[in-house]
Amino acid sequence: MMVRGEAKMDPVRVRFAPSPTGRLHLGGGRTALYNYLLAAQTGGQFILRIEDTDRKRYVEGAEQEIYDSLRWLGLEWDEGPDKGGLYGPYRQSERKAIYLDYARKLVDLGHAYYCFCTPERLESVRREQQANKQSTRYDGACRHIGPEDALRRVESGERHVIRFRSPDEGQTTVTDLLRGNITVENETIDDFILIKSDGFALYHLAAAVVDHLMKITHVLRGAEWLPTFPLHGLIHRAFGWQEPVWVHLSVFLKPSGSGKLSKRDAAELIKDGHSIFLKDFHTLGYLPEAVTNWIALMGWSYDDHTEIFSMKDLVEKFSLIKLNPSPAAINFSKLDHFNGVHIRQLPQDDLVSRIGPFLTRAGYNPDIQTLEKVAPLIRERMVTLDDSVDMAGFFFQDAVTLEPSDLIGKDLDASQTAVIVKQVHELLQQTDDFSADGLEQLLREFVDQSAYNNKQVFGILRVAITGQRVSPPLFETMEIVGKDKALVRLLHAIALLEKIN
RNA sequence: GCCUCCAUCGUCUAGGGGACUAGGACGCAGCCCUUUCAAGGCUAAAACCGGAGUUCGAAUCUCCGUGGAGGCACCA
Repeated sequence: MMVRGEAKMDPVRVRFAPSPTGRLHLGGGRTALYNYLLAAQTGGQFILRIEDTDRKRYVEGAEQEIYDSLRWLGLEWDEGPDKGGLYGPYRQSERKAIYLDYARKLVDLGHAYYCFCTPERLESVRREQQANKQSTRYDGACRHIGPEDALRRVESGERHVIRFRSPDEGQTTVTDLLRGNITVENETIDDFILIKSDGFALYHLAAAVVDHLMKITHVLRGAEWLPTFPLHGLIHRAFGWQEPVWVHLSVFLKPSGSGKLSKRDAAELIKDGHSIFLKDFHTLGYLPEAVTNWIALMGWSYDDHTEIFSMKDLVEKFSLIKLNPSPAAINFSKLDHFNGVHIRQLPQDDLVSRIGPFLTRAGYNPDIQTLEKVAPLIRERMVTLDDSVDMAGFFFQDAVTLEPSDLIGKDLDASQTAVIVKQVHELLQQTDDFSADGLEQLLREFVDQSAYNNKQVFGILRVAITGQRVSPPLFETMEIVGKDKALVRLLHAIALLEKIN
């Protein structure tokens, strides 16, 4: 089925190009996801490129975290640094040498020039502009140095950079798929540095050149690139290259809706069991299915009611035309909701295998047989996989530790409660049927002919058996705990109650 | 300060000039179910930023305000 306005697309070549300068976060994850979806949907290629031209900001381990995060989300790439491809290398630093040639070509074409200004001079120019409340930009001091003159200084070894020569007058119009034409006055486009004095290219040049060489057809990237978008269009045009289709994705705002997420916000979030870093979601007990579903819907929608999407659904239904250009505030309670839904949709054995590690990490020794029986009891109660620890940990303990005061039934005292537990203990000791149904019948009968009600009796038993006031359904729980353990726990409860007296 | 983008319930959003009494979801509140907690079901409250214009008709198109966001590096 095809959504209105959607045309069948030719296979795309798209790329996700993070820089290894920090941890991969939600916004990056969504950009990667949309790129992946477009490639998968059209039968094209999804390329991972590491944008590591800034060696000073390189963070050890960041590249690995990018791989891990993307793979956890299920976004496998077709070409990348670790798997190669026809258009490598896929690490920008490894293609350093080619950019200087391209920059020189731009110089020859008159679209770029050598600049010999020192960082100190630039800094003072900037300060002066700020003081005069002017916009800060390069003042063009080296623009008019003659080509021969410049070349001579370069060859003599004078420290220099190569700058883009943005047009002196007129306007530049670039086209974003979601926003239409964006027109800016050329005088507002700075003469950006293309090649640093160390010979390395800066992003603007490197990305344009490599996107062209890699035959990228669609660039889906964050909206923070919008301000330099006209420059990028200009660079492509200066080389005479065809531009890719440009799509700028809205930014993610902090949950309050004001401002984008900062390091400090990230630290606050982790206290509530949330994070903006992709890799944390796994540890926090979120399903990649849920995270994917959640971020997919921040900035994209399918129709007016469908909310739950598998990766397969997304691949099938994603469409650029339904992308939303406005910024979106992150909403963690919605993620919780999606996580619950996806947990409930998980096949039994899948759920079991995902819960296991969480219990193990918490210090339990979950055996698979018990886990298989426990899973159906807790699946519709869990928000995160980590919840399984609090909900089901008692299944994997020999004895439960409990607060004696929790044991006492509603409107009852300790001795009345003890009497009830003793009677139940006796009753259970005599029965051979420890199935949930059998227990339910037996215990309901007990309550009926006693002076107490369900709430009181079952409440007491719940605490005695599980050690908690809140637990999975009582009879099923008792069946799994088993007769031996259950009786021991009742005895233990009786002992505690008698101590209170 | 300069440049750019954005604007529907608290939040994510549907909406492509008449189908709008503005739909869905999360969250919130109430009710039902119920041995606890969930899940599930039902119900409620909740929005077109403002002003002009175009039009028979504007949430939808245009302009101006206002608000929010992003950017202004020999970072990406």
